[in-house]
Amino acid sequence: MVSSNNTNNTPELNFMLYSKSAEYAIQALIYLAEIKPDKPVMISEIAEAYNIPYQFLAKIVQTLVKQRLVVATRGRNGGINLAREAKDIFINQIINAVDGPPPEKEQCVIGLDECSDVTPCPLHHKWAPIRSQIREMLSEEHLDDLAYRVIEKRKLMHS
Amino acid sequence: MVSSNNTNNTPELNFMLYSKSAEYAIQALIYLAEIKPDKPVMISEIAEAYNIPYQFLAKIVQTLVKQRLVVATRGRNGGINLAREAKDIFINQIINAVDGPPPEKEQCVIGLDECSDVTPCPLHHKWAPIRSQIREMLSEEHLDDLAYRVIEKRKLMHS
DNA sequence: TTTATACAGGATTAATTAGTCTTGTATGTA
DNA sequence: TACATACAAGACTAATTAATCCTGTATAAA
Repeated sequence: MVSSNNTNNTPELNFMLYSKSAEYAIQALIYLAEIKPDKPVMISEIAEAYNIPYQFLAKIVQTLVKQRLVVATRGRNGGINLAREAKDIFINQIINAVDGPPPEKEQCVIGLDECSDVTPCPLHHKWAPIRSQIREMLSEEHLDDLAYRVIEKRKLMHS
Repeated sequence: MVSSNNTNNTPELNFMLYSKSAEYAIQALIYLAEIKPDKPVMISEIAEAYNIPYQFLAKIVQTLVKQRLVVATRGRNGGINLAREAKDIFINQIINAVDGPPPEKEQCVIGLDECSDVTPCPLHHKWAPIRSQIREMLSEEHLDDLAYRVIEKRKLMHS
């Protein structure tokens, strides 16, 4: 999340590209891509590994199953797996699955109505290209890459 | 805000750089910069002009006064004015005033702990430069520029 | 076939953010 | 001085997002 009304104290601001739910979803799928399991992985294992509230993650996984990013196996020895190869799952697909698709018409940052290339909002010329970069980043990164880098990072941290 | 949990329906996702309160604050200050008033402008006038809930804006203005971006004049004929020249008020100052300052340590997009140039999160090399561009954009744009462009836009729309 | 296990899913609660209400206080003007 | 006006401020309500609870259903193994 970004922020808070903060009518006089001082929390913190950060840019938000997606919801907490989507963040958890991305983390969970990175975990799956990372360990390349040959059998289903329990949601509880993932939740523990990444410190995600178990029940909440279970809820999010239901969505991921419905959106066919994940397949679930029920019953004893059950768990979840990626529905397709890690290199074929991109971050924006995860985000869209959880948060819903991006808006039809791009929104103005300033919040003034009617913002387009023709009638731009006062920040349009600076914001539009940055927004494109973000969308590009999210649509180019796939789980295989991300998992690889997580593993690399671990090596760095433990050396 | 960005999104929603959306456990199966389909709202919309958008990148969030700051809270709704900060957005209203920016709009209100643009209004002041735009009309360059020689006397105080009533909060109700601004609220009406930009369709901001009056009471809510009044609350936000209190913060802006405390943070010395705005000076308020009470009583009859009262209202608010920019505390300094429009060219000396930058968007990030408004955002920081309302949402609080940015975090000491930049956060990882993915939400995995420990993210820096040395131990980067898997999206770090792509996200870090984009984030810099955003911070740069917000710290370079001042109210005078924005107000000018709003006026230009109006001309475009009514021609 | 019984049982333990693991996902499915609706209902509920908690936390945060957004917005409203009501009263107080300062101030210009009649 | 009286009064209307406009910001100040705290308490309260509403909406959204995050998280939890509890029961159901599928399934592998004893």
